[in-house]
Amino acid sequence: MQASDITLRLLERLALESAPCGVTELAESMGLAKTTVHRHLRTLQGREFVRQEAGTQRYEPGIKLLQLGERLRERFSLGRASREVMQALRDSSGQAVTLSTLIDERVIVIDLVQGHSVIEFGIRPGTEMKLDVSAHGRVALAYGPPALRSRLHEPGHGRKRATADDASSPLDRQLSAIRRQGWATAANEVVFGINALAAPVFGFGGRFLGAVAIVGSIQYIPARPARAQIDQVTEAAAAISSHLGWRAH
Amino acid sequence: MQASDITLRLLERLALESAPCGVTELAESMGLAKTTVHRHLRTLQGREFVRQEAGTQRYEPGIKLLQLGERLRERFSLGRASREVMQALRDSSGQAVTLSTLIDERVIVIDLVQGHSVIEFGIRPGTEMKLDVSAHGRVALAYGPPALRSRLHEPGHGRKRATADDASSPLDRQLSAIRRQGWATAANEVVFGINALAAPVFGFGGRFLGAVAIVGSIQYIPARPARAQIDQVTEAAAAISSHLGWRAH
DNA sequence: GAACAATGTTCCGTATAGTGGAACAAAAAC
DNA sequence: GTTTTTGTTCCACTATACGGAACATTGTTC
Repeated sequence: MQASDITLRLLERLALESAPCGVTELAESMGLAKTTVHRHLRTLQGREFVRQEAGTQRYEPGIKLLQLGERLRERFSLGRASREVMQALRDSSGQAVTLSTLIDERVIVIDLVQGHSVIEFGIRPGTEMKLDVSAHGRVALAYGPPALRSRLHEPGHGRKRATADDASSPLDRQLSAIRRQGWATAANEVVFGINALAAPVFGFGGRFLGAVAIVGSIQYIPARPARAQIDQVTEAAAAISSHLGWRAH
Repeated sequence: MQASDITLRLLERLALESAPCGVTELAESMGLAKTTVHRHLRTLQGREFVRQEAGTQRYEPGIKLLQLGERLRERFSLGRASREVMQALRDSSGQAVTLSTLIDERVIVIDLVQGHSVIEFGIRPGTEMKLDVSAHGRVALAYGPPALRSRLHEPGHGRKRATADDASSPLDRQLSAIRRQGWATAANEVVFGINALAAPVFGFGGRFLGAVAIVGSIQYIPARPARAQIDQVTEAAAAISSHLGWRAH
C-alpha cells in the first residue's frame, strides 16, 4: 500500500529527527515529489500527528504520538505494581532500574526508573536488547521459550555457534549457570564501563514474562556483584512475580 | 487523503484500545470493508506499527509507537536538567510533580515524576489541561502570550466571560493575583479532592515556556498552601529557568 | 532597494493504486 | 458433525494519489 506507507515513513522520519523539517528537504531525501510530501504532511496534520511550526513553516511531530506512546507504555508494562518495586529497588541500590519483556521474541526495554547518580544513563523504553550480549537478553535466553535460542543464528544476533544444539557449548554452559544462580550480568558488553545485573520475572503458572535489572557504572556494579546487591535485584524480581500471580516456592 | 487517513485512524484506534482487536470488529465500527481494514493493517505491520498476536490472530500496536513516543518526550521536554529538579522537588515535597508546556497554544503535560504516596495519581504525559480550571492552565494564562486569553471564548474552553476585555472581571483579577504572588493553585477543579500548586518556568529573555507543579490530595496540598510548600515549587521553577538561561533578578 | 534564490503551496491530467463485493480457508461455537 | 464465526485472497472498477509545472512568499545577496 503505497500512500499509507509513505505517510508512515514520513511520520517515523519526523519523529526521529531532532529538529523541524522542511518539505523540500524531506522530499529530496525520500525521493518523492514536493507535492506528494506536502499532501501527506497535510493528512498527518489533520489528525494531529504532525504540526507546523508557527514562525518558520517547517513541520515537526505533534502531541498525538506522545499521547499514543504513553498509552502503550501501560499496555506493555507488567502492571503498575512493577513500578513501585522498581522505584524501591532504585532507592535501595542507587542505580537506574530497567524492566524488559518479550515482544515477538525480541527483548524490549519497556520501563525505566532513572538512577540518582549525577550522570544518568538513558536506556530508552522501546529499545531492543541483543540476546546474548546483554543481561536482559541472557536472562531471556535462560528462562524464556526455547525458540529464542534459535534466533541467535539469525544474522546480526550475536556470535555464531559451531553446531546447532551442542549442549556443552560455552553459551549453554553460561545459560545453565544463570539458571542455577538466578541472575545474569553483562559487564562492558553493551557499553564499556557499564554493567547490568538482571533477574527473571515470572507470571501465573511460572511463565517467563521478562527481567528486571539495575544498570550502572562498573564502579558500582562490579563484574562479580556483592551478595547484597544480587539479593536486592532477585528479591525485587520475585516481588514483581508475586504481584503477577506467581510465588516462588 | 483517504488511504493515509484511514491508516492513521486505525493506528490511533488500536493504540487507544486496551486489548487486541479483530479485523471484522474494526471494519464494522469504522464503517469500512473487511478487506480494506486488513490491507491497512498489513501496511502498518510492515513498518512495525502494529503486530499480530501469535495465538489468536488479532491485531495490537507494535513497539514502534512506543519508541517514537519516547523519542518525542525528549524533544518536547525542557531539557534533561528539568528532570533532576523535578525529582528533587518530588523528594522534598513528597508529591507527584508535573511539567507542562505550550504546544500550539495548548497546555500539555509533557513530563511526570510519580509521587511516593501509596495511591499514585497519573496525569499522563500528552494530556491537555484546561486553561482556566487547572493550575497549569492558569499559570499559562497569567504569564503566557495574550493570544491564549482569547482561546477561552472558544467552545469547550472554560467559562464564558461577559465582555471580551473587561479588566475588572474576576478572571483578570485572578490572573493579576497570580502574577503578583508567582504561583497558582486549583483545588478540587480537575478532580475533586485533588489540588495542584504550579509556578511558571521561563527561558532565555524571560520568555514563558511552561509550568512545574506538585499534584496531590488536598490533605497534603491545602487550598491555601503553606509558605514552605510554595517556596519549594517556586524555587524549583526558578532552578529550571536558570538552567534554561534565565536568571530571576 | 532591486534582482535573486530559496521556501511552502496550488492546479490539474494521467495512470496507478486502493476500494469493497464475493469467494476462500480455517478455526471456534453449538 | 454442522454452523457460524474468524482472518485472508482474488479481481474488476473507479476513485484517488502521484508529480510536473506554475504560483505565492519569504529571506538572501549584491
